Amino acid sequence: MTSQGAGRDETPARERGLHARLLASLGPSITAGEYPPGTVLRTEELASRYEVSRTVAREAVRVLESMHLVESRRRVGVTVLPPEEWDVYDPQVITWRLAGTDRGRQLRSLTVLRSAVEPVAARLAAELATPEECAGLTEHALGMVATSRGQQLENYLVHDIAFHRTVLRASRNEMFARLGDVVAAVLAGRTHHDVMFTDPRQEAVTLHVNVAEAVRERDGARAEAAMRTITEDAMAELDVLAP
Amino acid sequence: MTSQGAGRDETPARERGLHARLLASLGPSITAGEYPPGTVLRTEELASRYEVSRTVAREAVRVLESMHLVESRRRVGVTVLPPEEWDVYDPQVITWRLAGTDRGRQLRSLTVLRSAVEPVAARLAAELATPEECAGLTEHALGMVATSRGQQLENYLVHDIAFHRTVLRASRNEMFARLGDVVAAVLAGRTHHDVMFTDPRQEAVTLHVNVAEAVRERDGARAEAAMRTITEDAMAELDVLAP
DNA sequence: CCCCCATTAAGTATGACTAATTCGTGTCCG
DNA sequence: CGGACACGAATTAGTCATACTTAATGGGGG
Repeated sequence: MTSQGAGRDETPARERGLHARLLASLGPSITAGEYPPGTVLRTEELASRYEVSRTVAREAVRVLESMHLVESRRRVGVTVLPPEEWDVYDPQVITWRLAGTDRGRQLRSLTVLRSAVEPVAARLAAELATPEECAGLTEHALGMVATSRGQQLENYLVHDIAFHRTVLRASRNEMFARLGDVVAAVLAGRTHHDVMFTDPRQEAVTLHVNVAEAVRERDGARAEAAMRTITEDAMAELDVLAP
Repeated sequence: MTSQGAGRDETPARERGLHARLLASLGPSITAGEYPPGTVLRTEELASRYEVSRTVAREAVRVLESMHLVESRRRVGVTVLPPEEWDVYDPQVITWRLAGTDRGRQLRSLTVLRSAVEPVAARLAAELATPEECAGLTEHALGMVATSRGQQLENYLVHDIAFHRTVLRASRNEMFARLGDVVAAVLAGRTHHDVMFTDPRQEAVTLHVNVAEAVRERDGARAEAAMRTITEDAMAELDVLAP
């Protein structure tokens, strides 16, 4: 009795739920361009290929369709859509693209988005931040200072992420706040994936301190300017690493 | 007899596909706060209430779950999540919220987002726009001038939307480009829903012409400044209409 | 050249079964 | 006597197989 395949898993990440596993396999494949736009998949084929029921395959396709990664039409099948159609703000799609071959382009898009959003968020934060948020900002800025030397990149990253998240949340704009996860992913990617063996630049650290100060002093213009420099540095850094 | 129910209709839009109809009913209900966070739905109950099979109900729930509007857990049911969890960038969610009771807040969030993104997009467009896009920009700006007097609001709107869409596309940033639909929805909402019986302000029209000129002359700073004034005007207008 | 019909794949429905999680109950130990 | 832990029953989502319906598409016949 060779009960084969009972535990052989094709997909590296084992999400819970069969449909989630299928999604975690199909989504990255599509965003990576493994199935070029126009490629037609059939749910029945997917079901047999992944050894799941048609029900499960259909549910995964439904989710992909809601992300505009595919389009399902009768008598035709499930057609892969071109990247222009994709919901590029969907956190799931962003994650998939950051993990795949599209990583560079995705990182560039997100960094430009940051350069637009974060300065404005900083200005709003200066107007609207609660005392607790001001304190948090200062705390994390000082944390960045403390961990900016001596190869403490992981600890530095924690403060960096928390700092930007607090600014975005303090802007009191739900759409800005939602970008916290995205910024976290970008910052984490820079530390973990890209070349960043050296300590952070002291200028960057100082700028974060400046933002915290400006917010505390309700100086919107200064907070915006400092944050703008931070995001411009991030873009410049990206151009140096991958021109 | 135009018996137009203001909220009595269970399935306002006849989407094709049962699951789409269920989604079109559940989604707006949730985003409108009709089911407060923590409310527990059961797929079986949904199936019987909407007279569809569990298969259909499950697919709709899957999509809602992918938007983080609900969370599905065994032995518990389908729990409605708080607004902070929602994928507020999902075009579907945006549409639902703009159509429901959350309209004001949603419009405000989106206008702030515009004020961050569009100026930066205008600067990038000045650097990267193709000759065709420059021509399109000029054409639509002139179209706005031509339709800015004499109660031609609908025609004006068409040019306004096309103008902003072109700027966002010309920025060569996929995430900016994706906001074209959102901006279109905001502009259309301003014309159709809000009080806007009077002709557009001539200053606004001139500013659009300025942006087009600046982009054509590759003057990023001027394009950004003009667009920033446009979006600031939009925010001011919102404050006047709904303080 | 157009219309009709056969084909195909998605969409829907149903029933049976699995699995995970919660909650209540009962027992054992302190 | 009381609390903590463990076990089991109940509940609900998850999975599967199958049969049937619907709508496009493409080809064949008039």
